[in-house]
Amino acid sequence: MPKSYALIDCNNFYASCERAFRPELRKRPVVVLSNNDGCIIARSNEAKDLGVPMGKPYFKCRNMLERNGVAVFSSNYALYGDLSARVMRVLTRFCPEVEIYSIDEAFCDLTGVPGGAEAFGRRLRATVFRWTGIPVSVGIAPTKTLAKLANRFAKKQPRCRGVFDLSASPDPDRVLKWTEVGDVWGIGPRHARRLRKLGVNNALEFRGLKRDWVKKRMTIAGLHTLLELRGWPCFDFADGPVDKKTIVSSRSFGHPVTRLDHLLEAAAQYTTRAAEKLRRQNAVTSNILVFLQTNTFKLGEPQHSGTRSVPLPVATSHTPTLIRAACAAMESIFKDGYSYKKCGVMLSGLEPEHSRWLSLLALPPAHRPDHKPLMQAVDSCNSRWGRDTVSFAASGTRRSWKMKREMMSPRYTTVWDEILRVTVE
DNA sequence: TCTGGGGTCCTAGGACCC
DNA sequence: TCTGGGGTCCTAGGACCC
Repeated sequence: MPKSYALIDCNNFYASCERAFRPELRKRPVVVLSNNDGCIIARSNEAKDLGVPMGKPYFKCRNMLERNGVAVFSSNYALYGDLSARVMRVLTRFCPEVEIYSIDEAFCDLTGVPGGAEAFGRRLRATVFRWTGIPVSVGIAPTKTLAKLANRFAKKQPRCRGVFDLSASPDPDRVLKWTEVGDVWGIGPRHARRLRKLGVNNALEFRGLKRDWVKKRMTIAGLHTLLELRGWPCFDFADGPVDKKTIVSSRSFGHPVTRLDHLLEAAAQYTTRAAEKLRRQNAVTSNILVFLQTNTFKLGEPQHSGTRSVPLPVATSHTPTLIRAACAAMESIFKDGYSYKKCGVMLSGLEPEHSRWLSLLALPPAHRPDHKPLMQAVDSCNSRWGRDTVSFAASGTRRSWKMKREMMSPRYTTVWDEILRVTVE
């Protein structure tokens, strides 16, 4: 029996999260900004209709947004992460198998659900909205790529009312023809441009290309996309979260940073964050890389960027050890006299904690201090009483370099002091 | 004044080994 | 004068995703 995949995708997710607790914004255009209030990364439909482009720097369209009465928010990941978890809980409650694909998307296996996939999808959509306040779209098809495509159709075609089952469609080719080639999952802007030059403008035309031709020009990844469009599944269902292979923590600064001591604080802070993520997946790292760069948009200013990768003699998740390595690396790439915009750390060579390689040169495990109880204590304090309840002195206390978030909404669902107040008169 | 952050996979080419 | 061949590992860069 052919599989039936559903892609459930939250509509304009961050904008919808901001609306969930502010019903008066329901008809107003809403946009959400990236970290540091830099670019526009989410738009409600009304904002899209105004022509507000995705990824546009905020300072370039600020006036236009004000003129049109657009509600603007800094990103509030505490809120989005929590609402995402609520949506995913509804899905896992009703679907036999769920693969969480991103903060706002999940694939569900609807093969053989009672009453048919489309009716099931409609009930799911209504329930998610009733229980979380987040509107979703549902696309159903025999492969993931086609489910993505069906989802897009469901979202854009009002007559679908949020749900579209491609496998039940009388004319699926028409839907493929309607889908521009660059909107196919797996075909990015680069390949789309090349394809259009060759007269391949939509998913139907792409599907008709020869396998060898596609493989030669778009590698095995392009071939998978082609086959999926023909209804042959190439992307399997992932069961359970997959461990990360690299962990990155980086940020742009709220203001240009010129001093080494501030960069060292930032490096220590990002290392702390990365190490927390590392321990959360019960892993250790054997390599830490530190980078910093000036503002590349400022063409007139002197530019410098540096990276330094530090192999660790023994793989670890001990924050102080990692901070020491990161700060030494930062000192070695810092050059005086520049205005820095951003820095970050990347952990790579990740291994499960219990099967790590040991170094011949390091102390044998029995003679090494056991850092684990300390890090566990730090993690549990921070998880119980909030991030940075216990922090490392190396990351500073004033943090003058930290990012800008001037229009952040309350963290309604994760901080008691910021819970929604309702007054009944 | 102000331009995000965090990932994955694939391939080509060089280093190195026998 | 003649200058192999095959394999593995690593890295950088490109392309894609959200």
